[in-house]
Amino acid sequence: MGRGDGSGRLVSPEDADDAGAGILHVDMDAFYASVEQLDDPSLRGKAIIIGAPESRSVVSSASYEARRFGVRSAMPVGQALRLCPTAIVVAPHFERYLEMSAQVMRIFRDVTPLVEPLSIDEAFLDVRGARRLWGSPGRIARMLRQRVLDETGLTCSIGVAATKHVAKMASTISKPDGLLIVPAADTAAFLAPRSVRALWGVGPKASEALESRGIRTIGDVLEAPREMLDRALGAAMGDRVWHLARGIDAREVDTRRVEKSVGHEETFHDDIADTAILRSELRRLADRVGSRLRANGWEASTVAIKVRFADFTTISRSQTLVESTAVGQRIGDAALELFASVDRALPVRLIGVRAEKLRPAGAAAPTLWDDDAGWRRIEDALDGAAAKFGRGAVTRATLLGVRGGGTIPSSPPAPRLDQG
DNA sequence: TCTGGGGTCCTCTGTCCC
DNA sequence: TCTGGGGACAGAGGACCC
Repeated sequence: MGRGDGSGRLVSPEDADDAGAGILHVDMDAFYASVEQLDDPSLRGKAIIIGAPESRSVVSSASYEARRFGVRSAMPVGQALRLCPTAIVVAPHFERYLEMSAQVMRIFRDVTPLVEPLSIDEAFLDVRGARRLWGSPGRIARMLRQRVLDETGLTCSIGVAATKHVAKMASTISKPDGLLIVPAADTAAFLAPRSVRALWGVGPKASEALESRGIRTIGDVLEAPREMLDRALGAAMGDRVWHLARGIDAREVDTRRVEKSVGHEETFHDDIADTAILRSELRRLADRVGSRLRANGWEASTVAIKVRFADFTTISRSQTLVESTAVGQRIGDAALELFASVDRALPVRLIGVRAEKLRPAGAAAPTLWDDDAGWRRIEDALDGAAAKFGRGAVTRATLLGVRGGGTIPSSPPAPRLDQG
């Protein structure tokens, strides 16, 4: 499978077996920091921290030179500088990162159309259909790493496995600048000794809930009764962990991911109690949300606000609009209305506006007939009426308020009236 | 030590309706 | 007319990810 270098990092030898492994997870190494070092040679080989210079900023990315001092993403910049006083703080250049990201994604799409970008610096690739053209998955991964380096000057790490989840774990373990292949037959052995924290979706809270029950490794999950997982994590999460621990992950590489919401939020330099200032901030954020919706050709039917107080307690309020919109003014109106309903005993640290339930602008609003929930409501109503009056007596037309029509179907109705 | 900003997904709760 | 169970749904909040 792989060999370590003593740091916990694991990489595969040249002749590694890749049988049954057709999913690649590619992750750029310290992406923002690497782009900055690429663009400014004076930063190369130095500890750098990407973060805004403001007092409340946190680390967005750190070079491996800084990570050696314990600097991590999401750590307050002040704390990072105490750990690594020589680190250089560099303000982020998101436009440039997006540009480099697009270049890298183009390389991936050269190899296979089955690319699922996961974030700005990582993607899943399904290369099962690319063997005849490019060779085995292991060979493709090596070629990709070389091409990314030659064409961008950046390094990446790649995990190769039979499923998305194991591929992602493998790329993490191979970092930085590594390649780790987990053949399908070795999946169980690969997973068993690792911490439950390595499972996708298991963060600090979930791992604490598991560890308090003596479940520390993925191997322990295999031994645990299913009900114990459900009790510790809830049914949905328990189910997911049970499957992932067994290497079962049916998710395909999905090239058609669509955004579900867009929003903006801002943490103030100093907490603000002044209502007029907060209202004008909400307006400004709402305008930014509206312009992003329009730029993407979307409308939203729900507006949500988020307010974080000085003591870090955070509340959210949301409202479904009568008519969906991409107009900043309307989003702002809804945001202000929601804000007026919030009890404020403390100054505000952060404020945010989000537009949810997106759909293409100008598309007809979904009707009762357009979604499964609508059909369920109709079926429920029909079932209720049939139970009361007898199945043959109630017609679909009665329910719709229209004369004529057929009888209640004995099986659920066709999923859509208007498809095809 | 003191916690960004952009998101997704899940759970819980209250309400409405049958 | 009242009551209770149950499903659907919206809203709130939290956990998690990068």
